[in-house]
Amino acid sequence: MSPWVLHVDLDQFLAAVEILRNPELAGKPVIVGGRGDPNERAVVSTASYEAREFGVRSGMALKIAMRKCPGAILLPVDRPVYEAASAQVMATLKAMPGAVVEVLGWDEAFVGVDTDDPVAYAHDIQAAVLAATSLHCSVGVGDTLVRAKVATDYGKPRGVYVLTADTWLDLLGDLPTDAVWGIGPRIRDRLADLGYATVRDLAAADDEALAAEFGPTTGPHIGRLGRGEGRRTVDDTPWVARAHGRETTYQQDLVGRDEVEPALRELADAVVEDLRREGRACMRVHLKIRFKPFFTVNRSRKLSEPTSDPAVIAATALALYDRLEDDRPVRLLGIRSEMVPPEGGY
DNA sequence: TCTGGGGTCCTAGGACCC
DNA sequence: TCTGGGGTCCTAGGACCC
Repeated sequence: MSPWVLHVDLDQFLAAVEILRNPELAGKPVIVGGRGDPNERAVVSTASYEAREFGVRSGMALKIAMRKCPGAILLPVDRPVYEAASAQVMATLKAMPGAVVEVLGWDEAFVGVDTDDPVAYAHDIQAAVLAATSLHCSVGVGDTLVRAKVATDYGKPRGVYVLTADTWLDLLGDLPTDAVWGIGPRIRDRLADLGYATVRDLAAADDEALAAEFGPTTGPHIGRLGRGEGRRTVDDTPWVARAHGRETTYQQDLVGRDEVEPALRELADAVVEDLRREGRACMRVHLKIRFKPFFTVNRSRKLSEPTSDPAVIAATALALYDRLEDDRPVRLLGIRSEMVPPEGGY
């Protein structure tokens, strides 16, 4: 028996759930995003495999997606339904013998297990999830969390893929560094400037050079990612949120303080709903603004004392806006409230 | 051409204190 | 007159993820 990490990822999750409640959608190009209005400022949350064949990807603007795939069926995001399906999937994983489950999002989780045959266990997971929910998933098997996570993509759809220290560089060595989970386009470009273009280059990089560029913690961390190293143990400690936020993209840009102020009040009210539900107070307010020429600003302020009063949160956000002294049209506003940590910390 | 909404974590640098 | 080194707290902002 040895310890393994499995990464379970539902296939085309939102689209699959929509197909379950409307079987006529099966085999058709389905796009889930926004409020289901193709003319709205919104993005694709999930596209079915049929829609992906037209080049539709999650994160893509709906307008562009519908242009690429004019015949697609566009559906609004229906959170409660996906949350319920997700809960069923996670409960199924937690019921697997010997499983330690770390939930990553609606549609994915790490499963830690001691076994001689992780591939058979992965197939057992797929069968159990299918039986309980009629949903298909892919499973990555690895000796670290990073390797399991990266493996899943190679198992999609409905497959199982094993990736360990022995096969890491064979599979990824020649790829650009952002093929690794945790390395995005910015880090990839900075690494390339340093002479580390591929995962193989990064795997051989020395910590000192990486620390000099990215800092003493992040530098060596990036090096470990390049080697597929890092955490090996799945942690099922229940999640405690650090913050809650609400943001809105306005279909028509807000112009001037007079339009910004009521919008901030609405966001503050919504944020406070989350605080009340958890019974925790806000200790720091973050304001996020996206201006019309596409760029984003974040500002934050610590409160003199914790509060759950929406008026205080709105006023703090407005003060942060005023301090910007920038009256360009606003297309997105967000307020995030950092909460007082629970007794004993996180 | 068009780019959501929900999060987490890390770092740089200034203010302030001893 | 010149001016150390360490520490903490705070804000701004970068980067990543689903």
